[in-house]
Amino acid sequence: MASDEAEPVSGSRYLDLLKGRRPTINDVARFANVSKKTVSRVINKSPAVKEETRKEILSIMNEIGYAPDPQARGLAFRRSFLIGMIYDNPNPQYVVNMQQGLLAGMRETGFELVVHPCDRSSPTFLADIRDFVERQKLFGVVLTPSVSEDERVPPVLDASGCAYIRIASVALDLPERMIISHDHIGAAFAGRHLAELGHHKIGFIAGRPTFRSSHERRRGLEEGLAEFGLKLDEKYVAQGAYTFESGVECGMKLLSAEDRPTAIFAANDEMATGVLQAARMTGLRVPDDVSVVGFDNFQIAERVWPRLTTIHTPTAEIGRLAVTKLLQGRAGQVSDADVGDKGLPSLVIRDSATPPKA
Amino acid sequence: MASDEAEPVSGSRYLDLLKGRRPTINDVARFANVSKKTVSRVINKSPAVKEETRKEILSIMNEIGYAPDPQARGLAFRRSFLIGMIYDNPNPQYVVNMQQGLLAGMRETGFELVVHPCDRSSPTFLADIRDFVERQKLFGVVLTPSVSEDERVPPVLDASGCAYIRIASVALDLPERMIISHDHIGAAFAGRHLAELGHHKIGFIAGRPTFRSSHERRRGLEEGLAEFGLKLDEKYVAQGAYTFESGVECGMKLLSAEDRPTAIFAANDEMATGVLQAARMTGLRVPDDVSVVGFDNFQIAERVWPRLTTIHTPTAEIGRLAVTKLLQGRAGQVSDADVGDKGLPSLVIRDSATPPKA
DNA sequence: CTGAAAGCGCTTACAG
DNA sequence: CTGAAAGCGCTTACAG
Repeated sequence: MASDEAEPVSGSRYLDLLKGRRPTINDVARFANVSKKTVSRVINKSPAVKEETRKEILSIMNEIGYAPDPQARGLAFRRSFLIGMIYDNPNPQYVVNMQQGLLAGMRETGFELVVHPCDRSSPTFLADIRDFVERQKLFGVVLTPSVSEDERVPPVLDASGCAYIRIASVALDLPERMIISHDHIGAAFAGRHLAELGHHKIGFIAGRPTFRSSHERRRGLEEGLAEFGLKLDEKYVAQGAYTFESGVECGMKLLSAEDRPTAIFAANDEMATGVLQAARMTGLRVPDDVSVVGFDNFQIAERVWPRLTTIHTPTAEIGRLAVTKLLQGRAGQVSDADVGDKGLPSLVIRDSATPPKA
Repeated sequence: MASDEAEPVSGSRYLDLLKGRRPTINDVARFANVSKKTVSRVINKSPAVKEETRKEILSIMNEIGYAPDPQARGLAFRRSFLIGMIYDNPNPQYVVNMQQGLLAGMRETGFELVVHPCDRSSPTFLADIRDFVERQKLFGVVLTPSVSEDERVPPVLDASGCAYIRIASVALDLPERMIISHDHIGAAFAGRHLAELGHHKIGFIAGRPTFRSSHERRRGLEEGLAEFGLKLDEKYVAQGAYTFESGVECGMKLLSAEDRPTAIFAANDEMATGVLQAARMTGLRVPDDVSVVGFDNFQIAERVWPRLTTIHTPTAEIGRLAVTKLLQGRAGQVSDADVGDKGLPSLVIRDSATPPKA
């Protein structure tokens, strides 16, 4: 697709023939002395065009600043050049990072990003998605957690002929339809780090149980601890909901118990921030009295005091990979997108976790 | 526009004639025994249709679940049903709140939101915008600060026949092309509040000077103080850049000076959070030794310690008004959108500002 | 390797 | 108040 449309060359021999109109495929065909079907072949990178003809047409397109009309193309193709992002994650930082990654992945492709927040608990949830993708004849959608984990969604998309990629912490679908964020690998870093610092009494605050990531992060923590012969004790586990408020609440519960943990791994930064708050309310100092580790490495982790040690997840990179995979197989697209090293979580050490004081 | 497309009625006499295809305008015309032009008139809410005919057509549309194809309509109209959000504001919370407001404003309108972050300092900034709106034949765009303040942008949009609304803290354009957030009104609350608490030595940390809001917020502060016979002293003013880091830096500068202010109004929450940090670094307690007031009332204001007293700006509501105004005059749209009470800033009192200790 | 015809699902003149 | 024709800017069969 000719998405790198240049400025029309001023003083072009063709430009005045256009009289200020945007050039169409007909103009290109006329100037190149070919049929518009041949121009169409060049647009769609068909190999069945003589190299010489192709170059001539490309040169004219460039000279007059031609770019195919996505609406007309979409109408003929019965599919638009729009990609939807369907999400229900309430964290602004996640949403923005993801959007940024998706946009990075579709740069120079001629596709545009249409955002579609939704509410999984709404009675019209599925109908809304169907209407959205069918009405716009979306080329494809990217699903982020927790919509991505809803098994009712893929059949609806398939029925509408809409391609999709699911972003999730664990494999839920065919490899070509998944980008896996491998949260357990990140959480294992947290477990190892706390064990290495010398903690034995380690608490965990889970996220909303309807999010797979919550379970993956717990699993990762347990894996990390196991490497040091440690086990997660159920009495140090609290059920949160990924919100700041739930972090405060669970933090209060764990920290005001008779036998309290010397370190807490919260399943995200929001809840870890809540633990910081709970520590203040119970008169405990972080990290001196209790260490805290979060997950996400969103901006808040650097804004709070003490700054949070946390697990970085490359949200934008994962988004970029998702779009790349979605567009895979289309002309000009690289064909093998998967989470390489850049797509994996990593440990970010700041000030909220230190060895336990005696 | 029939955007409230219902489920097709199962068991409809027409549904099997469709054989699973999505219904088109031709199907509706055939079933209603009228020309497709008449159906088109109903879609476009033309008054020149006999009421009886109109009802019959509407009923059939509803029965078979017809919704006009925006791509086909767009091709014929030479304009899409897409609305762009063009922004360069790096704050995720602002971006997400704004998107949410825009989406709220376009619900049930059949329009979709296409997001387009950009970089004002890029050499291709204007060309990118032109390509974006022309290629997609956008119906219109909403510009947020600071893109909205760039006078080079509107001519480009006008030349492309793309409607626009500029969101800014002050009038920069015709009323029908502006939504004003009235930041100075909010900042005046901050000034009054600090004066009422008894502060005399009040500091101000400005935002990036290329943002009008920074000047408006200063102006508002000065207005508020003036009501109490107070003047902003230049030695208590620091030039920030709306970032956390600049807040730390300016906070350090103001707080470590010989004669330091007893209260600081930072032009946004990010910088106010930085001041909290600076206070810790200089061994001062907030609010006991220094009061801090922010601006925005983003989530961070409730996450930090002490929780920030700040100015709430109804970003989503402003976005909703912007879209409403953009769509104004189109069939079925309310015709008078402007910032009413709900669109104005307000003071949110939390824990970071108290009377000065002797 | 290239093209003429028909069609995607709508709307705009133009008639009546 | 209603309709037949042409067109929006592309692509899909089908030929050659």
